[in-house]
Amino acid sequence: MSAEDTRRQIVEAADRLFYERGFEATSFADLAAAVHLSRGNFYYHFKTKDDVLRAVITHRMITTRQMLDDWEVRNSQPASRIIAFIEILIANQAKIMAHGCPVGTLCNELAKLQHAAKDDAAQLFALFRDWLARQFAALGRAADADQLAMHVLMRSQGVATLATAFADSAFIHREVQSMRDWLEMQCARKDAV
Amino acid sequence: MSAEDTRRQIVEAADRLFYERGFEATSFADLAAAVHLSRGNFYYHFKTKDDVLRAVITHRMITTRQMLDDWEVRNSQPASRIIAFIEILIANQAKIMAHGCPVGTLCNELAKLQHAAKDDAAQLFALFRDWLARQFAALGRAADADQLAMHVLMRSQGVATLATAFADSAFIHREVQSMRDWLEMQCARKDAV
DNA sequence: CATGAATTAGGACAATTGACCTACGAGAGT
DNA sequence: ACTCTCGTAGGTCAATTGTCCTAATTCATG
Repeated sequence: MSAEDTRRQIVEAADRLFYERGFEATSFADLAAAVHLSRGNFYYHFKTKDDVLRAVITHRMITTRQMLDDWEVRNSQPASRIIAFIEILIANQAKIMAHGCPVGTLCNELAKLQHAAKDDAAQLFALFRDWLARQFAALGRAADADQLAMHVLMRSQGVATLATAFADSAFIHREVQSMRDWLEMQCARKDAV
Repeated sequence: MSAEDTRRQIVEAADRLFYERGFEATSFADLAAAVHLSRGNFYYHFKTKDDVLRAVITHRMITTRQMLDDWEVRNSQPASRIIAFIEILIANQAKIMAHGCPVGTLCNELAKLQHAAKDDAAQLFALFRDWLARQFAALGRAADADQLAMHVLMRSQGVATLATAFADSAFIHREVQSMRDWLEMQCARKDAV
């Protein structure tokens, strides 16, 4: 197997483990075991744990961009695209109830650790923020597009956090419906602003 | 100094450190140093780190109850009480931007660690949830009081998470105002439901 | 087959972790 | 003055951490 393949496998395993257990709680040994490598061999591919973290964040940036592009291709209407974003709360509800939002929990952890990569992690949020803002602008709400984007992002984060604490599927569905209703109201106001 | 005083000092220091750095990232040595005790002496007061965590959660339950009681005494109107809750986002904005919500981030961390105390931490959320629900019931919304309470809790959590990621004070103020507007709308609907 | 670069394995390293033990000292009550 | 309890200090313990090194193995190419 090429070093590039191994490296990608490591990043994907680290991505999953950092999400499920957290960055700090995942050890070098955990990562090596997850891809069936000796610790020594692991070191050949990544010198430090922070290197792995940086690679994971970069990897998430790429896959997130792909996901956003995909939503844009699959939905011609901006409103439908925003709904696609909202509905990941339902599609990923099992994982969210177990481990929270991958982006939100990583940002929180790195903020507490005052880790150098915390701003890089926040860029993952910025990706969603800018994408959502573009959709709201396309809806004719260019003036407050960023504020609307932050509002949607805020609600999805709040739902994720409470879903983790209470493991309540009905709550998720209710709040997702509430976000759909809110979005419809914003669409109706598109010319009024 | 009595053992009880020392114990209380430990719990208060642990409360602060668990919030600022996270539970796992705070070591026995950190805790002992924070209250100027040797590690051996620290062991006299708390046998395990989990014991400290349980004491911190219990301590937070007590102080949270006191805070909620205080809001109830200081505000005769249920709506004013809910606003008092909402406005902790502004009062504590500096800490929230640095370390997030104390309850939300602790629940997230313990969920990832699959820690035995994760349900105890969620009880802190339940405290706010039930208190908010009582206020909404007093507003004449007994039928959906719990759902409204969860909605308010959800929004405050979302604001806290994004505030940590983006360190944006204007965003906090904007969303707090939006919550005040939402609350006023709910109050107007008190008889219509 | 031979060479050499790429990849792997298996440790070693100091530092830190949570946990535990024993000995010392201060001070109240007799 | 004596004891006895409470609180403290310092050190030990195995286990684990992130990091690093070196020797072996693979494998394509000459």
